[in-house]
Amino acid sequence: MKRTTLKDLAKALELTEGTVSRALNGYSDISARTVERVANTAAELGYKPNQNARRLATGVAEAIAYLIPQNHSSLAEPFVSQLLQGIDDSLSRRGWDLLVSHARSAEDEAEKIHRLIKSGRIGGVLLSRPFRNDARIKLLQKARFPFVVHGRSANCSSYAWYDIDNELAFYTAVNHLVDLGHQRIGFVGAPLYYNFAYQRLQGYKKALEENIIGYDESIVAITEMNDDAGESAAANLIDSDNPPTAFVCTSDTQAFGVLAAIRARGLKAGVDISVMGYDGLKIGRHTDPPLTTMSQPQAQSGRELADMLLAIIDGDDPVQHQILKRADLLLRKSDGPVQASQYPSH
Amino acid sequence: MKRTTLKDLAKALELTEGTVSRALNGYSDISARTVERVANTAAELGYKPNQNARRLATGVAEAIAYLIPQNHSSLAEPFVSQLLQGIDDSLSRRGWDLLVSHARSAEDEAEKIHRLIKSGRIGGVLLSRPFRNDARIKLLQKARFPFVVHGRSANCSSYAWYDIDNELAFYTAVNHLVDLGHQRIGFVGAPLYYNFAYQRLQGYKKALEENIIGYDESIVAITEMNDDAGESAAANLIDSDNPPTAFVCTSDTQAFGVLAAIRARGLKAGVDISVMGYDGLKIGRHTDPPLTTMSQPQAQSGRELADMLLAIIDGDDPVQHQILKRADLLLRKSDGPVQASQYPSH
DNA sequence: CTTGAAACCGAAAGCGCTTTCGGAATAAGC
DNA sequence: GCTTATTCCGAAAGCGCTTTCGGTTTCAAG
Repeated sequence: MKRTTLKDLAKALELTEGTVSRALNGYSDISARTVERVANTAAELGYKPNQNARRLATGVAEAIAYLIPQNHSSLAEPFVSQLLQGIDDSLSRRGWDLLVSHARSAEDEAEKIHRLIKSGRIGGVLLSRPFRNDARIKLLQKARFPFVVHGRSANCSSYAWYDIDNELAFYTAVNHLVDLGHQRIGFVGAPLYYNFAYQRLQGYKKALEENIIGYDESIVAITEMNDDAGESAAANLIDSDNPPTAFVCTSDTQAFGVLAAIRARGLKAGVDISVMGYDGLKIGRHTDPPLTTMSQPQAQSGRELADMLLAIIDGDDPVQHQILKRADLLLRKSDGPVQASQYPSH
Repeated sequence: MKRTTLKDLAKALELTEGTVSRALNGYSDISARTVERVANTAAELGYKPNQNARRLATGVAEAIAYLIPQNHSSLAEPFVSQLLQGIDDSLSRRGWDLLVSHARSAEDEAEKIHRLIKSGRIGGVLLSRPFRNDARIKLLQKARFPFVVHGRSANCSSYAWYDIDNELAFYTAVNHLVDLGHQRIGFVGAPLYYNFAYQRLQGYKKALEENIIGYDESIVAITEMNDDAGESAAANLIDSDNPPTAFVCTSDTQAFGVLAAIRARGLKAGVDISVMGYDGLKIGRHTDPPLTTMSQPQAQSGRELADMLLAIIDGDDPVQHQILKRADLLLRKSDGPVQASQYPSH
């Protein structure tokens, strides 16, 4: 049951370990015949190089880490699985490993990142859900360690990231509602230390401004990113004196909660109150009513993220790798024209 | 920017590398004073052991791999993220790494597993979604490599697994529907090479039998595990001459499709036709109507899986580690009593 | 004061692989 | 036939850590 080592291979071939190694790794100073012989008996003996030894010798980790976002959301992360598959696709093409890790607290996280990058296990890091002001990013930059961020922080000029144009997305969403006649649009947002939440709020404000609608803080609610939080936030607003006629939400899961609040009051989303989510979760097709939302291009992102990171590890300038995608309006049934009775009476 | 190595530490302390290493690793032949000195300057210099070197020297991988299930489902895997966090929790307590990997095809998968276990990178494997007859399990058993399965195959007596009692769950679900008066219950199931799908069908059959209801193959549909497949399967059955008055589905995502099919026909799930899902996805609270389902205890499973695997790597007999949990009936709104008009007329 | 056992640490080999360097063998050039 | 290039491979050092084996010291016991 002992695994076959390079020494075994060398002995079987009556060559020296160094030669076999070079043959296996495509050095040019080995004759074609020898290369083939080596390859054959390697396959025969089922030789697989010991990665720990190889990594120690070469000094390259051949692995990267993905830091799982904290799950604030009780509705798990619906696309982590797909993202990981995409990442792994790109990595395994080069024989690299994908490590995943998560932290329970901020301090824990710093410590984890330190260990990760100092221990030689990985050659780069994939970060997600960055804060506006993200200590992890600073840490990584200071250590001059290769990384790319899925999303971006407020000051994002000097590192690699892959993001959706959140501001544009919300600008689009709000304009869509305005086109439907809405003038009083509530905002159900994630905490603003998340940069994507901040950006989306900016897009919201910008659209209001351009449409000459005053910004009313009393109808913007900042909540956790889950359905329950969305529900109670919406409930409060709906029950207020001057309720919004529409809601934009920074996540589909929050929007699901908003829909629930509307249903609970015997109202109909898409008729009495419009609701727009964000994420484009496919599951939104099945809610009551189906959720209109902004869908982001998720499919490729894992692969692209990994490719970016790989390129940076290979020496590319991170700043060259900044990709901004745009979200698309995905119309379903939770949006609709404002009701006549809802027009401001003055 | 060079990382501090054991040699640096030794030099700074005027000790030899071996001594420092032993001090760090809690050997008893080092004086308490020395241990403390070492610990202090190690912290000072920010020393983190190079894992590749350590793993090479000790021969223990300090890492395990989780094989991501193929995503047949277009609705991603909603709980992979949480599962991974649970696994990582247990692993990181011991400083182990979590590697994730996935395969595109069956052959690819065998190859990947081979490389994984031969390359010394990992000490164990976590498998999920086993088939009734699963080549991966055989491969792992033959290689005498530590592993535990999330789920189990048909012949599961000789390895470690963690599963839900699928048969019982479906037995329970069907009995619930029978209690509501249903006699014609359709089955929307995943392909039967998945053992969980097979087991659930068994539970379905068993309940029918005990209630003296004939098994009618024409109302059992085997489909992919996604909403579209569930929808078209249900559509066919509903449009048939003798449609079921209720459906049990092997997954919530399929059930979402079934709900859609019902809505599309102007019928009301929970009134005209009952639907039961399986998984207990929280999102099911927001469908139209909210989905009655069987909820499995997901929270702890990642941690438990990892702990089992760790124990086995440490030498435990795998057969001692077989855990069977039970699913709970989660009543929401998609089930209801059979309609009078639906009673068989004969 | 000697002796034996503890307590503590240094020396050195080894984990399995990579890579540089130099040397032998072969081929080419005059 | 001798020199200069090429081609091909062996030798050996090294990656950073662990661990066994002895060898000093120290200290209590005789």
